[in-house]
Amino acid sequence: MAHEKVVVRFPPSPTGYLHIGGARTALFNWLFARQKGGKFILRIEDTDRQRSTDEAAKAILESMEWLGLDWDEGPYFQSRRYDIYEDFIERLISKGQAYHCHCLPNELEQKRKEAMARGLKPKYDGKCRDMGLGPAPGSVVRLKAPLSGITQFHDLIKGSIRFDNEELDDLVLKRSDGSPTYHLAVVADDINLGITHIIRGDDHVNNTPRQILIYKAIGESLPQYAHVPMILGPDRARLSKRHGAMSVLAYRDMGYLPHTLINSLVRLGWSYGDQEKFTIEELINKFSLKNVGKSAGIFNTDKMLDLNARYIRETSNNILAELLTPFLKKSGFHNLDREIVTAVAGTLKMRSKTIREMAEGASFYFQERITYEKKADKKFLKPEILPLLEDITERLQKLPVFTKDVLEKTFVDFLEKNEIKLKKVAQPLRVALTGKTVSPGIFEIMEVLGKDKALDRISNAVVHIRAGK
RNA sequence: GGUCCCAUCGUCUAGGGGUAAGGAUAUCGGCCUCUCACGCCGAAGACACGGGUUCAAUUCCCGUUGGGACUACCA
Repeated sequence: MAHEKVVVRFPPSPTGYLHIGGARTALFNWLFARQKGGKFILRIEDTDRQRSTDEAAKAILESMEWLGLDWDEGPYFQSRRYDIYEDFIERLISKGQAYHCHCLPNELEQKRKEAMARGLKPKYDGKCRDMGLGPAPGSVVRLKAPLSGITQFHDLIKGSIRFDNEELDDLVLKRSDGSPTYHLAVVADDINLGITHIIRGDDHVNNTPRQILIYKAIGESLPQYAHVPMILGPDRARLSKRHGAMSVLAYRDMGYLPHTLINSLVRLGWSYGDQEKFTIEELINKFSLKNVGKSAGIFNTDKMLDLNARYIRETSNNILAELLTPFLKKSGFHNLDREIVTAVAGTLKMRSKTIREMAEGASFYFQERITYEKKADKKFLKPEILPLLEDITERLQKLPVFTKDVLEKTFVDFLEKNEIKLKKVAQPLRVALTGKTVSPGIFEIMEVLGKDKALDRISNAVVHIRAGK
């Protein structure tokens, strides 16, 4: 007992993509398991055959993999474990803890409405509870729940929580089509898989006493519960599609690093003093349920953007090139030279908050023919800088090597001779080279572009200016 | 409606009977500068309200308000 091995699980239902709330729950479970040297099990809860899809299941696995949350067992699919539930239900029935119920859905719906109308609790009235009925077409199996008393448990995050059993009713365990309901399947599986700790969203707090009742009915000891506060949208409402991108994969596609998402998610609800950035190793060491807060939080990407920018800056150019390549391809740039992409990433990493942004900022490097932004053209490509452009062109042409340092020296001479500041030519040159007013430093750009391309672009600008636009 | 949970800057949070209530991000101002960023400096910004308990409450207790969740043959 004292040295019981920790076994936790993450049980998404494949009715949609993995959203950030689910991802955080998975992360907390994963961290807990890794820290305790325990087991992390992935279980797909697909007992709702109508709403579950294979694509969703695949997207969830892909999300988990992208985040680096590897599981030790599974994925188990509940739809393939019906014999376990069947057996479980039979045991409950034979123990007299569950019974067949012949009430019709519409009849129950009717009763519920009436009860609501009279201001009563809309719970099952227990009509079939003591009738000793057998199975029949269209019948269900219900738990014979206690009519009085209290059910309480100690939540690792929220402390002691108690419920009056009168609030609960005889919940359905087996549907009329023979499939298990959520509560039954969860408990049967958690027992079957030896789950010791259930870390889940606090939207399940109210489900907990129902599930505890099933544990008690079957005579099994309870796991430990830890209910993590929910993540809400900016309007403080439960997360949903209308809050925009909530899917883990969407963040990948927006150019976030998986580590950024992990770090942001863990800090939403959990804290470790004033520390904001954590490596995975640190998280595994430092995570604790004790430091998980009790109140719901709003998912705000401002802070995550900043974190992403920091992580990008810390990532090697090589890895950035690897991450950047798919985004460049999506922009239509193919036959990319790895060395160039690496250099490009190096010039952009200080000013990119996402990899997507980096790709956008990189496009001028790869375009055959750049186009000038209208305002940039008008403001900087003016006839009066023609002499300067011609002068610098001549100097650049003579250079045997085209590196940042050499370029810088060349410009120092050029500026001195002309008695001007870099400021005067930097912007026109930037526009000539990139078409834009915002870019990495002009020397780095020229080095990456190479002598031919750089000179080519400058001479194009000269022609463009002469043509009077 | 009933039940359960929650409440510190806009947001994420630290803290905790006596604090200048700390950090991060976002915002604004300044410096740096070839643009944009980065970096640095600075500003503004919070204990929901009302009662207790106490020499002293933002902190403990109760209530109010507000928010969230659950209340299915969904998970």
